[in-house]
Amino acid sequence: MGRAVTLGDVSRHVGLSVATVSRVLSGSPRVRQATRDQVLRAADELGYSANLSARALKTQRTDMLGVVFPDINNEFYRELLTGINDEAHAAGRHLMVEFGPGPRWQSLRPQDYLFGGRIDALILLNLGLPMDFLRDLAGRGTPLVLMDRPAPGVPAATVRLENVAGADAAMSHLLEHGYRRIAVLRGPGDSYDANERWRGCERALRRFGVELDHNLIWEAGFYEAYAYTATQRWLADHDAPEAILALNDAMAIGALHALREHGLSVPQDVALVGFDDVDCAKHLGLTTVHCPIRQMGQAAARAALNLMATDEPAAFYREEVLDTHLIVRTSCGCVPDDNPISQRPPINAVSRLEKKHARPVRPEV
Amino acid sequence: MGRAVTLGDVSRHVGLSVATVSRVLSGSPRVRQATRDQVLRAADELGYSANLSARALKTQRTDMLGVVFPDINNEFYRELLTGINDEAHAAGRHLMVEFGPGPRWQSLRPQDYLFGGRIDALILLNLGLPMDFLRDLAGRGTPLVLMDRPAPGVPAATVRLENVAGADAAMSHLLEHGYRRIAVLRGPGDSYDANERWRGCERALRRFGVELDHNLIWEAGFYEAYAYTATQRWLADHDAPEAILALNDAMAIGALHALREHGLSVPQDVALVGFDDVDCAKHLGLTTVHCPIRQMGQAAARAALNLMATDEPAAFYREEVLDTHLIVRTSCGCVPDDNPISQRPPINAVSRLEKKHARPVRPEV
DNA sequence: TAAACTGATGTAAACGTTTTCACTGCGGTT
DNA sequence: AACCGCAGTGAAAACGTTTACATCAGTTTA
Repeated sequence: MGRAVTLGDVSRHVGLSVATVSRVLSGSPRVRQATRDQVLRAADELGYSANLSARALKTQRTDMLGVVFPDINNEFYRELLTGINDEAHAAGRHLMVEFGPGPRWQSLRPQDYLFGGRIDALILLNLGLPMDFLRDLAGRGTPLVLMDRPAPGVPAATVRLENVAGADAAMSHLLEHGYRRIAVLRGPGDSYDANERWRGCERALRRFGVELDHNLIWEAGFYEAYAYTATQRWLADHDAPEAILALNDAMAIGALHALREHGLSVPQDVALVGFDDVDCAKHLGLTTVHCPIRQMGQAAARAALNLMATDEPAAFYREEVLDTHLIVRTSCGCVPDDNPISQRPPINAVSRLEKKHARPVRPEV
Repeated sequence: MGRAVTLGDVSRHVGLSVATVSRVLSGSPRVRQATRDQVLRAADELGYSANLSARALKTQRTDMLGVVFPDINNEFYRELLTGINDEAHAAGRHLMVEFGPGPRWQSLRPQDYLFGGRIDALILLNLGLPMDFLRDLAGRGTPLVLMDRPAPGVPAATVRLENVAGADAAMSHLLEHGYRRIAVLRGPGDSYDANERWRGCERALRRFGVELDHNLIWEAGFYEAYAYTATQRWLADHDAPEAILALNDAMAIGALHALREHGLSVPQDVALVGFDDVDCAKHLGLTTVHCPIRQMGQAAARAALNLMATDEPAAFYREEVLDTHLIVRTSCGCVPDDNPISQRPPINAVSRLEKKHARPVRPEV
């Protein structure tokens, strides 16, 4: 139950000054070998472990990277986090993560994002913060890395996805299938990502000479539930489109549920394509745009570490853009040859109508 | 770029002592209103934010909860984390999370789990740590909460799931379906969870008078890949069982993929039941045992906060067990009436044989 | 042999807080 | 008039480190 063992305890135990003990423990060369051994033995014996608050206070370094996310219940962010964590660990750094509740973060001042000085660098996920806010934040001496949204004029490194090309590829694929009445489930207009992805769609449509039907652009929050209602509402009094391009996978899943409830099959009745390639997409057979999310996290962490190590002003405006590409599975109507797992429907359950009142039976093997 | 604003800066700015400024900022009543206003204005103007390392050093409190996980790429743990986070936030605390790489943590000493004194309490997920290790850890003055595994004799609060009853329910359900040749995909023998869940299976089998076939007990790591190979290997030279009970959802998904590759449908050819009720289970229509994972996280955080506030020795041995229950979807062969979304297969893609060489066509709406 | 260097250690200041204690006026009791 | 209490404030110590500087013994060098 006692309080933690300090340097003082160790020094008293071996009859040396705290300075010497500190030197041993931080690997300074200016110590006799015998002394070193003696100190290490004592430290081990007493179960010493450095007080990192004290160290941080003195050295002004914490070996921590701060990460702020809107939400952890989102596979995209979690995968990103894994990437950041991997890279941070490899460099002997640890993470200080703060995930949502998003709105709360919006009401904070720049300095509140700095974890009270407990971090050496900050990685931010697009939280919809205004540019001058970011500029203020970036000017406070803690290196800043932004993900997903470029911030011109802000001295912060940026890492983001090639959203335009990805969306273009997805839309082009549907157009090559021959579909023309294609609904687009796009994210909110104030999201940079959402706008970029939509730009990709537009580009493909223009290239194919398809004129766009504004009724088929469904704007919704980037979450399953919103997409579900949006699709639901449309289907209530319109014919289903030939295809739906959802600009993230969560929305694709929402649309899928709505389609099912209207008795529509994917891809026979309506083709469906997503964006992100979250884990579940593989199991569902969802054709989607693969994003190297984990690598993006790693890149962000590397950028942060790099910023901590350099004074080079150019580094503070570096921008890294990661490639995306389409993964063809079954939901678009293709039956690809190169991905055996997704060639079949996930669970071939009997339909409700056929078996509603049937008793469970032992199936033949 | 400058260094952060300190109390000293603020005090100099207003011509008062740091003591007074500190008092204002920590809400002490012994300050004149005029002074208070003046200080707050100055602090705001200068963008002051307290150095938490210094505060922690002085007060010996950090308002941080430490959490150690084997792995973040696991929906079970992530959901748990969300619960912990919610509860911690509600109490004005923050989290310091360390996830994997598991094996690295195994090689650390007890004091290395304490985040260098940067946490006020520690929540541990079963990392396979030996009892005397836990006892040492618990004796170091930082309140300890263990999840998933009771640790008799260790002064730590425990929160875990009712695994036995859950597994019993799942197995019973399959037995009520009439299945008798039921394979069990169980977790590793050194996992407490795995053993508990297996005990539940045994109990149900015994109650139904079914004698167990040791060939049908497949032991594998709690991950998709292991379950996939285990199932794969069995199907290579045996008849498929009538049903598979996977003792976590990741394993169920692994088994599902293996079954598909052997051309077997779920549930027509083989029934499948999982355990955990991860998010994806809903989309897949997987019948599984629902675990209140988030609530478990909340309970753990509450236990930690409680331990920090009390000296009551009994609290340090408190054990909380959360209920589980079966969620019936389609994968077991039932077609439940109460869950419209899961009554249909996730994506009704055409089978490979039918359409392999077909050109994409515009489907009729 | 004195001066200069070297290697090992100790001393003490500093990092930014919080908090105990002491001090100063000042109004109200005896 | 001497006393007390009290509200408001400041001085200073402490938390556990790291590190520049001082010390000191034992070399080496001139």
